[in-house]
Amino acid sequence: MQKIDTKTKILNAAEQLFAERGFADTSLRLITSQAEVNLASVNYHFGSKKELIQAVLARYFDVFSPALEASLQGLVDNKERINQVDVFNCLVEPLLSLDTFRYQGTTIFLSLLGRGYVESQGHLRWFIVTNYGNVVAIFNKLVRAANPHLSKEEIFWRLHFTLGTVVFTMASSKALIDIAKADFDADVNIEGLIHRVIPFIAAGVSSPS
Amino acid sequence: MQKIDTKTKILNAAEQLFAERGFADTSLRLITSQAEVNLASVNYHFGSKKELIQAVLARYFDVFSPALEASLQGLVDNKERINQVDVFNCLVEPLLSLDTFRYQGTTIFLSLLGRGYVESQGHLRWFIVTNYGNVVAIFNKLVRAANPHLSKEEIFWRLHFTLGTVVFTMASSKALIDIAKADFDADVNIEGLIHRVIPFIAAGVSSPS
DNA sequence: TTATATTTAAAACATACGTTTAGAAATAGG
DNA sequence: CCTATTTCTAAACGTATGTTTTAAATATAA
Repeated sequence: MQKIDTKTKILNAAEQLFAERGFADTSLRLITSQAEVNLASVNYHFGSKKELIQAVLARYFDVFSPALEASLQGLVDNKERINQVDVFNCLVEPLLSLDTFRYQGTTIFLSLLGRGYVESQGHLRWFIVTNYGNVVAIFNKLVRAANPHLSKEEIFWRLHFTLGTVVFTMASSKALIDIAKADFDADVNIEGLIHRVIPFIAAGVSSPS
Repeated sequence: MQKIDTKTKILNAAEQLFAERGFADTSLRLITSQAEVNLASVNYHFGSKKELIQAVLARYFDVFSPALEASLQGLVDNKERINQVDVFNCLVEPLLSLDTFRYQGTTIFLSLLGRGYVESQGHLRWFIVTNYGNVVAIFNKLVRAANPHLSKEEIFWRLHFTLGTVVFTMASSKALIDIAKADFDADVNIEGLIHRVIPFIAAGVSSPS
């Protein structure tokens, strides 16, 4: 049994609680008691709660971002004709691989993304674009290539519609999955949800204007 | 100049702040100072912060819900063949009329809806279904009629995807419209945005499974 | 081993929150 | 006009939060 250092223990507990309850509703005392570390260690290792949140997000983006970049590059190399579903499918493997990176990593990451977008009033958007802007740019370029019939402006709007779909769904995925289980006796997991949402957004993005 | 009573002053200030900053990040002190009323009056008139939130939501739903019901009923009466775009178009007029009901009412209502869904962990859903369940049921029935090729479960998910698209877009509409103005020199307003999003979500909902 | 730096620990700090209280002020009814 | 009810106000309460402090414990390195 290897020893986990305090910093990691805090990150592990924090990401779980942030994803479940949001950032504002998760106190440092809750995090540190769950992590079984001293309260003061958060400020010692991370400086503040805000920086802890960024560290939690960064740990995922540092894995997800290169994986997505590679996935998109693979599409560029192997296809000369790119369609919308292919582009969105590039997201699947990088997203699902987060589940091996950490237990329920996919759910946690997408929940954090959703919560961050609605709770942080634009701060997360800035954080992503400044730190991982190159992947965003590649993604944009591929969407444009897949939809030559659409104007730049139309694509701008539709990608934001898409972001809303994904982010909102994932932020409330736990609640939605519980409802689905109760109402339809259906066993849904994150992977199923991702494969369910891709046709939806692909149809939306590529619909005639 | 007519005198506005304290209860209404609180509701007006609260809905604005809740929509902009979320429920958790909006303190009663911020609300009452904005409304220029005493702090204690919130508890006096509404009992608690939780009940204030419900009152804010109820004030919108009490206007929106009958309007939507009438709009949907009009569709049932005048068409025997119902398609998805028609169903979503029923939302337009009731939503836009909120802007005359109150300044920026459409944006506020949709923001509250989005925030409530992610922040209240299912409480808002319960609130809507128990208080305005009949409209939800009619809407569901029409969507099913417009998409006989889709299962109940598939429709459940796609309607939640739709909710995410709309709610996220409208919650951040101010920022998005500013970006669009800068990048495309395009003049967009809420009405234009709604008409832009409907083809998107209609294509998503009615896409083959 | 000893000196130095890093990490942990308990406690307190300052602030902000939702709520309650007690009494003043305003309003309404007879 | 007087009383009774409603509404408003200032202050305080208890609790919870993020953060800082001080010192002890632990690890590191010479």
